[in-house]
Amino acid sequence: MKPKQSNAMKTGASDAPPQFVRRIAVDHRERPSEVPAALAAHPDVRITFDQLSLGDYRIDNTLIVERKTLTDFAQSVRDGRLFAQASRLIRVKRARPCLILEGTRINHWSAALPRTALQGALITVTLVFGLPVLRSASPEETANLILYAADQLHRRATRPPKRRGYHPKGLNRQQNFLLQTIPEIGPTRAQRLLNTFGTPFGVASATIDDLQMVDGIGKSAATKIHQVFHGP
Amino acid sequence: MKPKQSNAMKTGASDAPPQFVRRIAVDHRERPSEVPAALAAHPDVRITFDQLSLGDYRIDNTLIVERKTLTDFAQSVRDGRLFAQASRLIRVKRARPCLILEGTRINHWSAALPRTALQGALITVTLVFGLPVLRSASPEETANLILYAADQLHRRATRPPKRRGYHPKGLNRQQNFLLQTIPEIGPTRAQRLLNTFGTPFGVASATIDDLQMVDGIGKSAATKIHQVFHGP
DNA sequence: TGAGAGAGGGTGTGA
DNA sequence: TCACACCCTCTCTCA
Ligand SMILES: [Mg+2]
Ligand SMILES: [Mg+2]
Repeated sequence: MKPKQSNAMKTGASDAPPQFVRRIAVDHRERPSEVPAALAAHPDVRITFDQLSLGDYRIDNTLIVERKTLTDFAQSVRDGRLFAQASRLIRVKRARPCLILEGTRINHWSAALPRTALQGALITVTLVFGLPVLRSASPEETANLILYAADQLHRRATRPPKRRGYHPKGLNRQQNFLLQTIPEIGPTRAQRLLNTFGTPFGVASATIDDLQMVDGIGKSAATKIHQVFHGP
Repeated sequence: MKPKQSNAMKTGASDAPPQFVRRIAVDHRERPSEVPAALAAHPDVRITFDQLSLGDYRIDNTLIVERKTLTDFAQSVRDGRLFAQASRLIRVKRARPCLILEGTRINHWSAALPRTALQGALITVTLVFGLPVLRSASPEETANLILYAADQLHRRATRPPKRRGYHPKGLNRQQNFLLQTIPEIGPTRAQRLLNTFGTPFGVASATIDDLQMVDGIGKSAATKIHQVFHGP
């Protein structure tokens, strides 16, 4: 919209002055959108148009962004293109893929899916495919997101060595955690088991009947415990 | 609880009749929220309040949900709790972790961060930490998201892409995770231990010398293992 | 035969 | 999820 003062943009991307020029390859199909202009309005950003085989924006092998307006998104859900694309994106090595969903239901009302369909698709993409999804309200915000994300990821790569903390967890806590990996066993039941049988070995040695004598452990949990320790 | 909503059936979660009862463990700190009631309003859903060591909603080996209202989220960004929590969530092995951000700026105006700060935090959480984030407009929608997500994940044999190490399935997987809670034991050594001793009980019964015969297990690891199972 | 050093691998941490 | 520092383990060498 207003590609002038860089300082006017309040995004962290420009707040923290970028150390060096960020080169962004933009798919030529994105040319008609307002995002490239918004990107170029930032200082230290150089964009080049290119034909990208995957994604719409690429920043030096750290970030690949697929941008979709709500309308695009709805369309790609309907024709099933979305999931194919998502699965190609997550397969990319060496770079973090990411989907930016641009727009609100207000300005994309015509193409909007029912909200539940939208959410359903988002769940599949995010949770099942594991593809990170960000939402943006406008092309300008999309540009800011891209830059901020690129900076974050880049910072990770160029980071001074850091101190490693070590955490000597107490033994009891350790044992408690071990038992908690058993389904239906949380901190409370884990502790009760330890109180009753003394150690994880004690728990492991108990019979299903023994186990059921513990307060809060029923047949189901007792069976599970025994099964995890001894197999079916 | 107030299971009066019958109109709550608008989600895909209930559109496709669930195959079996979904048991959801809810952290007791979520009791005051409206989400549990919204969950319970669904057919075939049984919720139990429990103390969860991590996350707010847990559907057995499938999904762990951390729910945050916008207000919570803003707070946790400010005090830095967010990233610590995210990194704990991302390391959960038993199930797929996920953050649901509930609310809009409209009804959480008071606590809202500047939009850029919100986006910045979301970028870090999603892109850098790789934690899936979903957004919800209301407690009811949160409930729908949880159920739909659980169904999706359960349905898909497709496990989300590889984590480091071996990826066994079923019971063996649980046994593997159990052993991984021991210091110095990761996926690789856990699997070797299981291959050698058959079950966690077998491992627990082994002497320190027995343990050291496993490839990759030395004196230090053997001692730790024995100690966790038997105490000092 | 035992000690010690060095390499490689695995784990755990931070982001 | 990814990258990598650290430390355990194993092997090889030399006494
Ligand atoms: Mg596109
Ligand atoms: Mg919470």
